[in-house]
Amino acid sequence: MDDLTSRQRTILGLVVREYVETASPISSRALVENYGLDVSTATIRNELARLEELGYLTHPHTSAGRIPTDKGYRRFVTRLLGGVELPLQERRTIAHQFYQARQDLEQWMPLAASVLARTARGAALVTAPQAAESRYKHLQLISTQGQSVLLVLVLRGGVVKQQMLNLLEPSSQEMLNEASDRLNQMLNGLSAEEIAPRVSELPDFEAEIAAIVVNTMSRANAQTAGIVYRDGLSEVLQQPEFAEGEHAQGLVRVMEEHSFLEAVLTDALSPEVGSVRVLIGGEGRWDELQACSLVLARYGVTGLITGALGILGPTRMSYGRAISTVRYVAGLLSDLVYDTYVES
Amino acid sequence: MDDLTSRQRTILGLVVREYVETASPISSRALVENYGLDVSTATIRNELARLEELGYLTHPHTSAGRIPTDKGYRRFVTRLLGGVELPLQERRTIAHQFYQARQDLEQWMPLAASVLARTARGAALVTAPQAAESRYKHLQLISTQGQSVLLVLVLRGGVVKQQMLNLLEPSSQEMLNEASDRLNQMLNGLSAEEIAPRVSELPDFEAEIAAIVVNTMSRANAQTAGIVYRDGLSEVLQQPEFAEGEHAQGLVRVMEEHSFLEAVLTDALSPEVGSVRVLIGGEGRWDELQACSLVLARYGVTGLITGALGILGPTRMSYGRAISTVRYVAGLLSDLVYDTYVES
DNA sequence: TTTTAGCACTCTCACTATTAGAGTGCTAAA
DNA sequence: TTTAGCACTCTAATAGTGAGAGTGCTAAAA
Repeated sequence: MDDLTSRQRTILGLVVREYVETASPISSRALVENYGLDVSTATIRNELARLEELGYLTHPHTSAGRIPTDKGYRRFVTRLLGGVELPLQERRTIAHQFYQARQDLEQWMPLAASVLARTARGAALVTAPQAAESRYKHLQLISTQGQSVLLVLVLRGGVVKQQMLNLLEPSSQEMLNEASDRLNQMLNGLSAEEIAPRVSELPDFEAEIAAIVVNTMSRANAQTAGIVYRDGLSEVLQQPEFAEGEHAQGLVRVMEEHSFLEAVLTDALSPEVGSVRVLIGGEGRWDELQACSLVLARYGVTGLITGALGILGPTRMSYGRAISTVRYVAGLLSDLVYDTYVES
Repeated sequence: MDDLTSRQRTILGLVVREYVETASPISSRALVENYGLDVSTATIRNELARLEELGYLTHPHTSAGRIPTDKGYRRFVTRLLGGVELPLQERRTIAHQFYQARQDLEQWMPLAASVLARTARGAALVTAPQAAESRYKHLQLISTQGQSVLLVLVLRGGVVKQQMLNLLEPSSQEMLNEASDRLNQMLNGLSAEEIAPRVSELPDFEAEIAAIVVNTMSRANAQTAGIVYRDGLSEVLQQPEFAEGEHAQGLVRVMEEHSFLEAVLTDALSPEVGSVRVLIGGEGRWDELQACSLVLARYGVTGLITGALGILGPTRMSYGRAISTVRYVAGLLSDLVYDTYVES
């Protein structure tokens, strides 16, 4: 495993850190001067050449300093992952914000996105939590006009679905209430699969509704998964690597294109809540992410209800910050989700 | 009003159209050749000079062709606004998509954004419809664990609000059902203002809930208004005017920053559903929109429930397309909203 | 064997000319 | 009022130059 001397490791670390901060190639002189190393620049140059041979660093051109390669970042991140934590002060601020929003479900996702973006200084992505299995909780039918009816379906865990119906014949609000009362009694706690076989046993009108309920419940997961909360895109675009429109466009497309995001999330992120995953430079598989890195985590309760969140930034991002922020926010969201959804 | 000769008007129109298409300054020769005018380039040059004097056109530099000024676009748009309509074929396609999604409330907004972006070839913005006045329809209390309770509040018009509660003491699902039944009977159809004075008359537990209902209802509007659906940003960034990161960043910030968007929408758009508003180059008031134009409309039912939608693009955008698309989609959404919300 | 000083070499970046071409504005004639 | 003709201006592309930064290598020192 350890093909590097301790000094080489130090130097690699310094190059990454310095490059992340300054965004311009690092010379041997800069390293010696800024970090008070007690060797000469020539020695550093030899080590840099060695690190380049091993694939951890590159040259933009002959007479420029070194910049890390994806492999260099990867090594840096692997060494770092365990340790870092956000400063207490920032953790407090974040925890406080979540505490204030704890009762307002609809604010969780945008808040998480905003906190991630600001703290990790990247573009934040957060998907709504998605239940592994939907169970019926409550139904409400609201007559609109004529044959149109609004169906509001509450699932266990508090997910709410709305759907319009066009009934075959008009019906009063009283009739609707009676029907929903009966259905609520009969279907409470059941899953879509359990409801399906009973549909045929129900009287006409209620069967019609129940069929729609089954349909809606089956689609519930796919739909919730599609919603992605975003924040901080414009800040990331200020980074020098996106000064030319071309790269910027790639980044924006990644943030905007649902299908792509979902592919990355499902592919790169295991269904277990816990560890933070880092995807550097598209990792060969995602061309659109060439100059970008993603720091991802899953939050929620494994096997019951989970969502994903992450930070998108240039490869030259502050991985320490990003990783610790993602881990911390994922933890907070997991707590909220646990308190709200589990056993409800 | 008409300080322009008919030929000058024609030429102004041609310059705008040609510039919108080619994105590069238009020379007198290009006009004569592409549109088969039977005058010489010298004559055109004289007319162009006159149009420039009047403020409708400019010069990027001495030996370049003409490009329209904001005033030029403004005149072009004013002349055009009444007439244009989307080709039947496109109207059909769009209508079909909305027809298929008519029953799925949650899809309306993203669909509208997607259709707008694709058809008008700009960045689309759509806000959810917002009721002028919230009226109580139905309440559901769902016990989670311990003192935590999930409150689901359905308002007239089908708006659904979720909220977590921490009760002073634990209570069973049966107790919650009884309380919500009583509240549902008592509060049906009332507004926040009407409920507020009655809160003190209620028994302890129900008063606690009712107070929260009043609170939630009062905040309902502000919250719904904050949600903005977006689409098509990455396509717009491909336009040559955003090749340099700087302008691109401005555009992204406009799309991302809630507060700014809301300011523009409320300021530029009257509360009446109907006409399409065009904001060219920020119109002096919005520096961030310098190189951009906005085509906006309000949809829904005036005075009852409305939302806003629009297209954001470079000043050099196809106003005809944008205006007709915005008008058409606003119409479709208004119909959907009318059918669903009114008299419910 | 490792470190270091010294130096040649390479490549970028910022400046400066230079030139071809596009397009205008103006003048004077039709 | 229109038009031909032409001088004039400005851009964009290309090439050349020199300073500066930073490296790689060699040979001596530790």
